[in-house]
Amino acid sequence: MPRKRSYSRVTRQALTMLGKLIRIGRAERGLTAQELADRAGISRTTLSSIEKGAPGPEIGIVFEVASLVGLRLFESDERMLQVHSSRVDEKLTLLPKSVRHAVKEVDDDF
Amino acid sequence: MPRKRSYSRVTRQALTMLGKLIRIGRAERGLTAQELADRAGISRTTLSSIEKGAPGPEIGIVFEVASLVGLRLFESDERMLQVHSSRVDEKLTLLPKSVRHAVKEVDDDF
DNA sequence: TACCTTTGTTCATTCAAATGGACACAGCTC
DNA sequence: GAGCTGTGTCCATTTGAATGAACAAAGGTA
Repeated sequence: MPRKRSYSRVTRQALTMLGKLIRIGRAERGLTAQELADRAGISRTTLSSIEKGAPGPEIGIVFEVASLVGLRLFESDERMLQVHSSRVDEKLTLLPKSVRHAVKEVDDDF
Repeated sequence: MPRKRSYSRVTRQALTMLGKLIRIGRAERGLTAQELADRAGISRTTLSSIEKGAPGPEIGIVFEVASLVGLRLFESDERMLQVHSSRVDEKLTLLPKSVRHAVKEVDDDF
């Protein structure tokens, strides 16, 4: 099956935003594209598409680049955890192990 | 050239964290892995590795899934902009168009 | 000004991400 | 308990991301 993808506006915005923040971070640190690419172990071409906000690059690479220029993402909590107001692992273990759906209507007989 | 990659601890942590948040978000919305995968237009296998925090998946897909379960990433600013305390595009245009390095020492002759 | 570094972009090749089918098993539901 | 549903994982195949070289153009520097 063909593999054409579509992305929501929110996603595209987030990608563009992240790309710009990386670009700014790189400039603030006085790094050329080549230098940052080398440090991240990727090619300048890939870094370019990351800064452009392309959806294709691997998330690991993007996060690596982001951290290299000093961006804080989900750094083991802080912001994200405050937002979700509880510890993640705790929440995870309390969760049912699988999502089960009602077989029919639960009780809709009047 | 071979393409083996290494990721910093921060990156791996961020990936794991994001994966867990997605998993929690999915559970809270009562979605099965298959359902969420369908909505995102990806396979259940890929969703699985995303929730595991694998570095390989495309960032566009991960962000799409994240937004589908209600996670806020860089939603055109809010947190991130507060953190960086200024508007991004403004900062971008003020930046020098290219990073130039000093040819030698600027003035180191004593 | 001329020079040279940085960047944006294209392109063919390489290689791993994404797929989908399969299977075992955990864990709800009755 | 039996039965079914959701999940984790494997694997062969497909397809697109990552690469690196190349070139033009923009933009600092002398």
